[in-house]
Amino acid sequence: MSRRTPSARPARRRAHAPVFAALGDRTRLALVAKLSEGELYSISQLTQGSRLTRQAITKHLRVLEHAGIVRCMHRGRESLFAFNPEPLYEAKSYLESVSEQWDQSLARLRGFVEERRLT
Amino acid sequence: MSRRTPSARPARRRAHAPVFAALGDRTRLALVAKLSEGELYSISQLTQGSRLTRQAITKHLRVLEHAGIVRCMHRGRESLFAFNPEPLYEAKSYLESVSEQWDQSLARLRGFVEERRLT
DNA sequence: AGAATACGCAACCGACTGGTTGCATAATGC
DNA sequence: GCATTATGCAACCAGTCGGTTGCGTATTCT
Repeated sequence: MSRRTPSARPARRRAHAPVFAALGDRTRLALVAKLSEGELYSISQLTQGSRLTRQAITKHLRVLEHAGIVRCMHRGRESLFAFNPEPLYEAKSYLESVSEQWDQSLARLRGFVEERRLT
Repeated sequence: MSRRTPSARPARRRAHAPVFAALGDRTRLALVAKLSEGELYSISQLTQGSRLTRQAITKHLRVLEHAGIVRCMHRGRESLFAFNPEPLYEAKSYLESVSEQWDQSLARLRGFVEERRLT
C-alpha cells in the first residue's frame, strides 16, 4: 500500500476495539469471509444468498468500511467492495502480543489455582 | 486444561463472533491486557484505577467470562479472575486463515483496481 | 424515452449495551 | 458482636444496534 501511494500516510495507529467490534457479528464475518476470496462484489451481489435486506447488508458494509476492513469504490451505478487485510493483520498482531505476554507469565500462575484449591 | 479434567470435553467448536464482540470494547481490552499479565485479580482490584463503577467492571468481566476469555473462581468473599488464552488463540487462527485466503488470491486482484480505473 | 437495475437517505422499531444507583448478603477484622 | 470489605441482584436509563420499509435518484438496457 504505502509503496504505491507517494503521499505515504504515516500509517496512523488504529485502535483495536473498533476492528474487533466490527468482527463481532456473524453477518459481517460472513461478508469478510466472502470478500477475502479476492473478488470485488457489489452490494446487490453480496445481498444475494442472504436473507437480509440490501439496506441491512449496506449498513454492515459501512461498519466494515469504517473499521478499514473493507474498501468501497464506485463503477457506474454499482458500489464495489474489496477486502483490505491491514486491520486484520494488526488485530492478529495484537492477539499475538497478548498471548505472548500470557505465555511469559504462565509458569508463574501454573499450578497456582490447584495449589490454593480455588473454586 | 483438558489434561486435568478426566471428563475431557470434546473442545466444543466456539463461534468467533462472540469472542470478537467481547474484545470490541476499550474497557474490556484493558481488562484483558491486565489479566494477561498472569496475576489473579479480584473485582475490587480491577475496579481500582478505573473511573467506572464496580458493577460496570463486573458486567464487563461477565461478558469476558461468557466469551471464555476469562475464568472466575471464588476465594472467601472475593471473586478472582484469571485470563484464559484459548479463545484468543482460536481468534488469532481465524484471522490467520482469512489472511491466508486473501494472500492466495491477492495476485488475482492485484492491479485489478488500477486497470479498471475504479473510483 | 421508458423500464429495470443499483444504490443512498431517512425514519422508524424492538432489543441490546454500557453505565448508574440502591439495597441485601456473605466473609473478615477487631 | 459489630464495623468493614467484597460481592451479587435488580431496577432503571439513554444510546446504540440490527433490521425493516418507503422513497428518491442515478445508471443501464432495449
